[in-house]
Amino acid sequence: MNYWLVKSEPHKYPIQRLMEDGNTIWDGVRNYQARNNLQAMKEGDLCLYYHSNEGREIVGLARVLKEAYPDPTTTEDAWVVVDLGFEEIFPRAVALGELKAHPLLSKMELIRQSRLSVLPVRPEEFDQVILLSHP
DNA sequence: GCCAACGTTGGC
DNA sequence: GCCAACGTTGGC
Repeated sequence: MNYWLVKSEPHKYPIQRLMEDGNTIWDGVRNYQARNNLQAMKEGDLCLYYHSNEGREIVGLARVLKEAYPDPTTTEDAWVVVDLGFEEIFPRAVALGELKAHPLLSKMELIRQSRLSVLPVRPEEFDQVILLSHP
């Protein structure tokens, strides 16, 4: 099992919408590194769901339903999408500032590579975020 | 709204 | 292949 973090701007596609929809196609990724991360996702992998810009916090969890396939929103064959399913909205969101202040979580790729929209998460980081989000 | 970080583009 | 110019992302 691998762990990931996906970013979305809440005004564009908040986790509340994913909950309503049940699942969604994760399209629009136009960065090669993020694309490579999408391609490495396996069915069943878990994705922390981060609200960027407004919010700046990890708000919940999604699961990979379908592994990478060509992005139907473009004719360029470089880009792929995955399908994500809703898992949960955390009882307590974990703020970016909290991650930065945490000895373990301050090393997360989210902080090291702040501009990437699809990022790997280490198992121990994932476990710690789950702990913090379920007081 | 500003700016740092970083990716992309195109001239040479 | 180098690098300046420019665009985008996202934190603050």
